[in-house]
Amino acid sequence: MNDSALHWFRRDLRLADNKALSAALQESARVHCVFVFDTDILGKLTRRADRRVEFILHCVAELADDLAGLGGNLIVLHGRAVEEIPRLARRLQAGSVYTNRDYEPAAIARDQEVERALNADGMAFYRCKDQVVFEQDELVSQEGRAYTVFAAYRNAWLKRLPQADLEPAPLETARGRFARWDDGTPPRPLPRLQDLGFETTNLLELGIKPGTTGADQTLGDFLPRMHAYREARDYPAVRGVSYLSVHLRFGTVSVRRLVNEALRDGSEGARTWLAELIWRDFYFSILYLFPHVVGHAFRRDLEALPFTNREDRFDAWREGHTGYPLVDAAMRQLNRTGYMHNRLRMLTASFLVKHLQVDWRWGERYFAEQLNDYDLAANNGGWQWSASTGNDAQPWFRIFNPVLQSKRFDAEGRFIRRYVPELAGCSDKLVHEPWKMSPAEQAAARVLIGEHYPAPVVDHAQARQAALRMFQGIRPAAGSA
DNA sequence: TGAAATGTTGGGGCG
DNA sequence: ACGCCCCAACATTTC
Repeated sequence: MNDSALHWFRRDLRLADNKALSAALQESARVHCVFVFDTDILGKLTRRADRRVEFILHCVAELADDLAGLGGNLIVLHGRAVEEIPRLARRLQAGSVYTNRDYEPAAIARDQEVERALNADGMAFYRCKDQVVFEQDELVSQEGRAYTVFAAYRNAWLKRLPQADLEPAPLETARGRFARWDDGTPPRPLPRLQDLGFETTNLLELGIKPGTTGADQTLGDFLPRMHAYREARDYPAVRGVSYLSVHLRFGTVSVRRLVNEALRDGSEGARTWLAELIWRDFYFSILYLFPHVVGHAFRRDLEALPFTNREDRFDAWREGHTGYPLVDAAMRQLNRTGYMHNRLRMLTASFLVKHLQVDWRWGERYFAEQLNDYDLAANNGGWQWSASTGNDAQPWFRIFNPVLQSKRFDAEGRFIRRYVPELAGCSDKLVHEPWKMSPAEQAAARVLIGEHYPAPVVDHAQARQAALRMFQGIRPAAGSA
């Protein structure tokens, strides 16, 4: 048993059911804990007011409190993780460093660099499976190949589930197991947002509760609704989904706990929700096994689509001024809150790529900037699914009709009215297509189309035809999927 | 985890 | 009574 180890928190901001932390506690007499505000990551963020940095800071503060309660402390650093981690490990004379595995190409490269530095100094670096139930090499087809079709992957995942380790990783709670770092200098307070170069956001006003307490509360709210998930999940005006994505993203709840809750519930709703967790594993595996999806179409034959990439259309989409009410409501929800309902992610993505003929990477990047729950694997997978460039994507000729989707999933226009208040006075029928209002109806609804709310940036029927031509153009021989 | 175009059927109005 | 047409309603195919 090593004398002391270092656990490096990244996207696993909890003590409970944390595989790498648990391993460190089992194999070392004393465990130090560190979180690094990594300037290699923060430096890429484009906005100074970023809800995610604030979310993380709250989580880190809570982690520090929780560790203090167990007699330890959380070392919080601000710098390049590839330098800070080996330097800290040397100073602590840690025998080994533990962390939970990350599947993104940049993170893999970072971890390899850290590993080289640690090994050079005779320290071990352990990466544990924690984020997912099954990793990329655990589920393979009969021929030993990776699954690229979700239905087959899900079947294999479910078949293998009984052998999955879903036991909560034990947390060694005895006082004294967590080490306190005393380097002789006064203890440093946690950095403030300003120290990190960021500004306060509306995160807390929005009712988003960070930390494991926030995760517990969000999960507790969802459990009684889980059985209704299948029926309720498609309606953005309804509280039908779990809202746990941001907590899964930052690891304030473990995926194992969520799987256990779904299995315990056992309802049809729970099974549908479990499938969403399986999608998550699936996209982590796809990203790991096919890293070219970062920046490139999974389907290489659809790499060179002739997008028109008109800036004015992209701006209209980003700002929620396309003239299609549900699309605009969704984009304004994203801009204001950092959240977007999944059905609306599909709708807005389809609209950008197919109606507006803007490169899916532009939309992917915008979502990456805005989403509180942004995750490279899931976001890339979702965009490539919508753009029809992905593995097991929707067929290229499948094009959402933004008006029909609106009538179907927001029939009374409740969601639209919440985020596009200028349409509040429209009838339930015409709120989905306000450009069809007569001048008298516009006056009665107190909204003039083209003045208070834009006319459609593109005509649906024409845009649909243009999209079909765009896809047909680069694969004339095939003609169909 | 669509939608539109096209095809088919059957009831009812009507000469 | 009968045939014809219209057109919902539903089914199939096409993108």
